[in-house]
This record gives sequence, C-alpha cells and structure tokens, in this order.
Amino acid sequence: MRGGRVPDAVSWAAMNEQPQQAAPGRVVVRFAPSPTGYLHLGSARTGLYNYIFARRHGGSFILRIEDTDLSRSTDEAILQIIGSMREMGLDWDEGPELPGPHAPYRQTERRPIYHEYIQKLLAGGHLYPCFCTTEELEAERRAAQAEKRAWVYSGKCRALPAEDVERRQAAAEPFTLRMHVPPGKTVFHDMLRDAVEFDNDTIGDFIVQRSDGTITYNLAVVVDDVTMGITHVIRGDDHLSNTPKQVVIYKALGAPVPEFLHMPLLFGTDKKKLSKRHGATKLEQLTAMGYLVEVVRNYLCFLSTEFDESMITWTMDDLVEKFDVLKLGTSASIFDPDKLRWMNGRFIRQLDDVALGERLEEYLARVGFYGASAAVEELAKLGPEALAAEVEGVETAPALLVAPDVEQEALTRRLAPLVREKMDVLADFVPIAGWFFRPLAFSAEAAERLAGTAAAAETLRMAAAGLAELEVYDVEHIEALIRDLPARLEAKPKPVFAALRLGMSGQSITPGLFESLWVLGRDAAVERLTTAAALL
RNA sequence: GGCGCAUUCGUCUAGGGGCCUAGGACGCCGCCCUCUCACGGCAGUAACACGGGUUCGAAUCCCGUAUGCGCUACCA
Repeated sequence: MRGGRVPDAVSWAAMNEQPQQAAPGRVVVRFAPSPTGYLHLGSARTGLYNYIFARRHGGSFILRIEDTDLSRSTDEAILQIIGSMREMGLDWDEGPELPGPHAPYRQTERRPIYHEYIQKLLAGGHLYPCFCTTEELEAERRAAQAEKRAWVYSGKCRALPAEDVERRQAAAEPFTLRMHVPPGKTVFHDMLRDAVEFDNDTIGDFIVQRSDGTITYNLAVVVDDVTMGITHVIRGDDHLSNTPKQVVIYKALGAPVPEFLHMPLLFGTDKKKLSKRHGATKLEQLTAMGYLVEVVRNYLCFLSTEFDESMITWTMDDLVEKFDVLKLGTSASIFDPDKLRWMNGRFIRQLDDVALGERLEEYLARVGFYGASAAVEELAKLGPEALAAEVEGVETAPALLVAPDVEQEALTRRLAPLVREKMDVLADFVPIAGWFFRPLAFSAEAAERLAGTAAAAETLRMAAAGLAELEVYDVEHIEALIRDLPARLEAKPKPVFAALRLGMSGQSITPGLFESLWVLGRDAAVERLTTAAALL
C-alpha cells in the first residue's frame, strides 16, 4: 500500500474502541533527541518534519532532551544539537532554554513526574513487582530458544500472593516493575500506513521500572508525551515496534492515544544506517564543504517524496506552506551525495551576484581562506571533503574565522559572477579562483606545459604589450585584443588562449580569460604575463 | 527463532486494475554550444524482488517465498 491518505474520522473511529484524536484542536508535537553526540542528519530530518508539521497546523513544537542514559549524555551535545537545529532554521516554542508550561524539558529533571505516574499505574493494578533475576530470565529465554519458541516473559511474578510480595520487599529483595499487558490486540494508527496491529502475546510484560528504581524508556516517553499534551508523535521508523508497548501504557493511564507518524530511515549508499563511513553525517560537515543549509534542508525533506526542481529554492515558509508530510513514502531512502551536489549547484546558479558574493565571503572566512589562502588551496585541490575535514573543529576554534581585508572582499565580490556556473559547492571556488589572491606561481607541471605551448613567449609578450596600451581596460576591449592575437601571431586560437591562461594564473582551469584579466586589473595582468614570459 | 515494517532503473521517485511497449530527476554515456573547466540544450542507458492465484486484463488486488531493516534488553 502506498501510504499517504488519512482515513476519514468515521472509519478510523470505527476501528477503535476509544476515540483516537486527542484534543481535536491544537496540534502539539515534539522532537526528542538523545544528547549522545552531534545531531545526525537522520535526526535533523525528524526535527524538521516535526517543525514543519507544527507550523503548518498552527500548533506548537516542543524540544525535549531524552537524557535518561546519563552515561552517554552530555551537556555539550545538547548545545551542539541546539546549534544545529538553529542553523537549519528551526525554532521551537518550548525547550530546555526556553521554559514553558510543560517544563522541565530534560528527562533527568522529570523523575518526580515519572514516579507519580508509576504510582498511578500501580494503583490501577497495571503494574506488578517482578523478582526474577537476570539469570532466571536468561534461562527462560534460552529454553524458549531451544524449543524454537518466541520468547516473551512468562509472567511468572504476575500472580504472586500479596504476602509473598510483602515479605520479599521487606527482605529488600531487588525487584523490577512490569507492565501487565492485557490479552488481545493492540492497534494504533500510523499516518503513513493506517492501522498497524500487534498481538499482545508477542509484546510480553515489559519492565517499566528497573531494580535500581530508574525508569525505562518506553514509560518515560509516554509520560512525557501525555503530560506535554503531545497530539502527534513524529519519529523514526525504528520506533514502530516500540509503539504497541507505549499504546498499552496510554490505555492503562486512560490517556488519549496520539496520532503516530513513523518516518522512513535515512541510509548510506550501502543501505546501512547513515554513518561516518559514508562521509558527512552532520550538517556542519556539509556546510564546511560549501553546501548551503537551505539546500541540505530541502534535500532532506524531499527524500521519500516526489521531487520537483522548483523545490530546490523553497524557503522554510514554502516548506511549511506546501510540504505535506503525509505524502512521504514508507521505505527507507539512501542519502545520495551526487544529487545533493547537483541541487546545490542549481541553487548557487540562481543566486544573484550580491547574494553569491556574500555566501562566498562568509564561507571563505569560515574555512580560513583569507588568512592562509595557500594552505586552504592545497586542501581544496584534494576536494571539498579534505577541506571540510580540516576545518571541522572550526566551531570550537573560531580563531580560524578570518575576515577578508578590503581588497580580498572586493575581489571576492567581483569574482562571484565569474565562478557561479563552475561551482557545485562553495569549496569549488578555491581551486578555480584561489590564484587571484596570491602572486603568480607555477608548479613544475604547469611550467612545463607553458614551455611546451607553441610560441608561448611571443604570445605573452604581445598580450602584455597590448593590454598595457589598451585605451579602455574593460572586458569588451580585452576580448577584442585577445581575439585578434592568433591572427597576428599566425597561430591557432587554442594554443594562444592556453598560453595566456597559464601565463596569467599558473593553471589551466580558470574562469573566463577576458573576465579574469579584467578582474586582475591592468597592472597586475601585465605584470603577470610579463613575469611568465620571462620564465621561458 | 518470533513479531513488525519495507521491496519500481545504480540512486530519489511517479504509479491507487486497462491512460504503462512503466513517466520524471540525479548519475553515467554521446552529441551540440565553447578560450579551459563548467553552465545550458538535445539524445541514449537502465527498473516493477521471485512464485502462485483473482480478473477479459495486474507494477497496481490476494496468498506464499526471498531479501533488507527494526523490535524482541533491568539501551534510547
């Protein structure tokens, strides 16, 4: 089935004994990352969808930090995640540093709430203490496996006599609290797949409170979502199998079950979860290569959906207005760097001179180009990835951010229109136009190529002389002069152009010849060509 | 092992029984344009996982099988 249609309220209500839609009014969604590291692109996508969904429906968007796993969570990661979300243009109505009516927003600070709800469940008879040891459980599991039976907890402690429980608790025997999962089926609604059904026998009485008194993920999520009034849970596909357990808890609490939307996962090129091996896995790495945030953002949205070229330049407002999460497919998609690159190129090409100039300047400053152009040029010649790898620490070392001086700034601005059609990512600027920012230099290979070009010396000298005498130094006059050169030298045009390009820049790939000579200015152009001629 | 979800060109996808000799986009290949590299234009390459049904007719509906992923934890 191709997901995407929301069943009408009537048919859906008929499927469930309880009305499903929580509050028919206001939409409340949340994004709940675990702060165990930077914001992964897959999570970023989840955050984005939540944001779009909230804004689209005039609802509110809550940022919640799931840091119950203390050993792996850090405050630094929280800051990083918030930073990435902001960079992507997301904002939220409530969150750790933005207290609202549902504070606090870190699970570690919500413990009293969880225990309050544990008491409720206990009082309702939905929980029971389980004294089974890890060893006993392990034995049960192995036995089941040996008989090729599905293993779920036997429920051995479910019917323990009250006096037994009291005695063992008095004796300080460690115990966990298990959810009493009723027989029957659990059905919930997923906005992309309609009804999803699980047999409760396959769920088994799961642990809700550990023997050390801490709370388990599935309980925490439900309590948080209930107390925060979440109406739509939008999260990764990997949670689909957790959902029936959570629904059991909702029902036990008598709380309205929210709508769910489990979005397809994001994979790397080998169909495995996107990881470092695949290259970039976070926004900052991509921007360090010169991808533009809005392009990455749009790309993330359009995965799992039909793609239309006009979407490349959509703004966040466009996304909110036109992007429908219900149109999402249900199968995982693979992150394709080639397509992103193409999109980025398209985006760059529709930028006007001023906008592109700004982007370039900002980017070049960030990667340290204005401070150490030669070093950055070396890296860039190895590719955007090499450059990005080197500047990865830049957020934590802002000293690398070197602003351009007046001359560098002007040069960058003038170069923008010349390089636009040659770039896919901003890093491409450096190998193509980096030479403008430093004195003429030849690699051994370039020098050899220049020397091997027919009549190179005469070409360079004649061009230099001609440029020096040009009455008006503009692109038009430069072009007329250069175009006339082959005839005067009785040479073919190609080698003439090649010699000039090499003599001017020291390399054989550059922006347009005439425009480049113009951007250099008469003096610099003449000087460069003369210097090159002298080498021959 | 059990349960769940998924499966259309290499990749992202269109497709809701006849409009499908399966459409678009990226990539790749070729041509045109051209001062290099590109941009742009044009053309080409390439897919319904497999097997059974249902039907006059199936990529589309049903049933199996295979494969991938997820859950099956006192992880989140």
